[in-house]
Amino acid sequence: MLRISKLTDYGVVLASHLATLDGPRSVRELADDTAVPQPTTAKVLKALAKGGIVSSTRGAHGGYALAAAPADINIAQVIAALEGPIAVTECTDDTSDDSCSHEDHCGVRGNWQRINAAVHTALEAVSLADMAQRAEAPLITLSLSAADADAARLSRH
Amino acid sequence: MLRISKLTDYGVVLASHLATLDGPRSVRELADDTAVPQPTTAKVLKALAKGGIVSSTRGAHGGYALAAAPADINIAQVIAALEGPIAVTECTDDTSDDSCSHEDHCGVRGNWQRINAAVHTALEAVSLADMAQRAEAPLITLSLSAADADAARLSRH
DNA sequence: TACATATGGGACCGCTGCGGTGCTCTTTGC
DNA sequence: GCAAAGAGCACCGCAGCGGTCCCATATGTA
Repeated sequence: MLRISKLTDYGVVLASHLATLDGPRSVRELADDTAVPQPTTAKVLKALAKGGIVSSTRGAHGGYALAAAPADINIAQVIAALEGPIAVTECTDDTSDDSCSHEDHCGVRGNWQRINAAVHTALEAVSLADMAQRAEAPLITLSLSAADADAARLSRH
Repeated sequence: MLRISKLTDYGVVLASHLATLDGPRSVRELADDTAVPQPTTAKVLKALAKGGIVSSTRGAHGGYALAAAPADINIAQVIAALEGPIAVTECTDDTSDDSCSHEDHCGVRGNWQRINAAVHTALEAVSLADMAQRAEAPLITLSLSAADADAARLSRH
């Protein structure tokens, strides 16, 4: 599956929706617009505010707005704000202590880190501005480095 | 997090280890070699066998071996065998019914599918042969398609 | 044939974290 | 002072993860 959580998905939807607006909007408005349940919307936006993705205004006529231009916020940042640092496996998570008991036998750790970096780069490459529009052209294309590309291609056919 | 499960991680480690061997090995041997608990090793290998990643031999002197050459099996296949089809979000999962209640308001679905495809491609590009060796050179590099690359770069700086 | 050695296929269980809800406190505009 | 809004926290049901165990079945060997 390699799935992000539903809350994170909501976060991306909400942030993308905010990218299409100019001023701050209340939780009620945003929940109505995106069809995300109101309490859940509030929870997600709180997390996004804590992560610096959106800025909040308290009090009457308050609400949430993007903390930066839509083009300056990418999907990796939104995911990080809601789920913590992106790490495909535990041993690619830099924030955890390095005590992987399998490290001696593992031998695949370095490769996981590279895969993780590739995924992270893919998510970094997509901004909220990209998500906000119903893009028709592919957002990302992958290319292998020369030597490995040949090896991979040959190995698969 | 965007994390794969521990069991899947074990599966990759076990499959990568099998890639360095020639003949079939028993669960006991593989568990000893990789420091993965024996019952868990058995569980993971059963799933891999079901998914066609490894072939099993029952009875005395039986065990598990890769079902194909290490270069012909990629990480995406291993993950799929253990976690089902790779889908970053629920609505990118082709196997589920299309009844996404937010589809009308969502507008980001197409973009998620592209991100999902990029991640999938990244995982497909790495074979067990790649994982088996402690590679020093980067396995994958990402490049954006021309137009979007410029847009993304400009948008971030 | 009997037995030891394997995997196959379940059932089972504790626990974490997800998804969701509700409450109270604080801030702010009118 | 009051109403509107977010901040912060606590809480809950539950699915799925990680891990273990048991029994059925297959197979080489004495």
